[in-house]
Amino acid sequence: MRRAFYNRPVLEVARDLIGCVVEHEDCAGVIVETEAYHDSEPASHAFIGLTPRTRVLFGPPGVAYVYRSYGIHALLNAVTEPEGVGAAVLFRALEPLSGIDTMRARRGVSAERELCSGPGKLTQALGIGLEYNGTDLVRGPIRIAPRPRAWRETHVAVSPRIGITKAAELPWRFCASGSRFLSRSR
DNA sequence: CATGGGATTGACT
DNA sequence: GTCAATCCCATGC
Repeated sequence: MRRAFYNRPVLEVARDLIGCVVEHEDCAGVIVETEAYHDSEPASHAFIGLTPRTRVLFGPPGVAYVYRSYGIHALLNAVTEPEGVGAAVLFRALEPLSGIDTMRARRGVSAERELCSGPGKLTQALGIGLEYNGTDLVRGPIRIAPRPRAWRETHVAVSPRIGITKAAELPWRFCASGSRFLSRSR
C-alpha cells in the first residue's frame, strides 16, 4: 500500500486492512483480525506521550511498530495518522497464503489454523522480531498488498478489543466475518 | 538503581 | 478454568 493509505484515521485503516495481504520474504497471509490504538485512550502505548519506546508510534505513517509483549512475543503494528499523532493498527491474525511450510517450521506446529491465529503467533510464523521496529511498510522488508479479488467484498465485524484492561469497552477490533483463522482468546 | 506491569501463549487441572 | 514464562521500559527513590 502507498503512504497515503496509512496517513488516515486509525479506525479507517484498521477496517480497510481486513482482507489485505502481509508479505515478508517468502511468507504471506491475508489479514483477518486487527485492532486500533490511539494516543487519546489509555490502552495505547502512546497514551503516556513521547518516550524512547513510543518514538516510532509518533513518527510518520506506514512504518512498523514492533514491541515485546509479556517478555516473550513480538507484536506487529502499522503506524497510522500524520506524524505527531501516536496511532497504530495491531495485526492480530492472518489466514496463511504462502510460505506455509516455512511457517510450520518456525511455529513448530502443522495445523494451518494454529500458524497465525494470534498476534504473537503471526510474527513468529513470518519471522518478524524486534529488529523490524521502525522499518518501512511501503518499501519493505515487510509490505502490505491490496486485497485479492476474492477478498474484495469481505464483510467486516466490529467488536471490543481483546486482552486489555483499560478502555476495554471501545469497539475497535475488526474481523473478517466468519473467518476460521481468528485468535481465540477473549 | 530497583521495581512492577503487560496489546500472549501453551501447558496443565 | 488457572498459571508461569520472560524482558523491555516507565516510574520512583
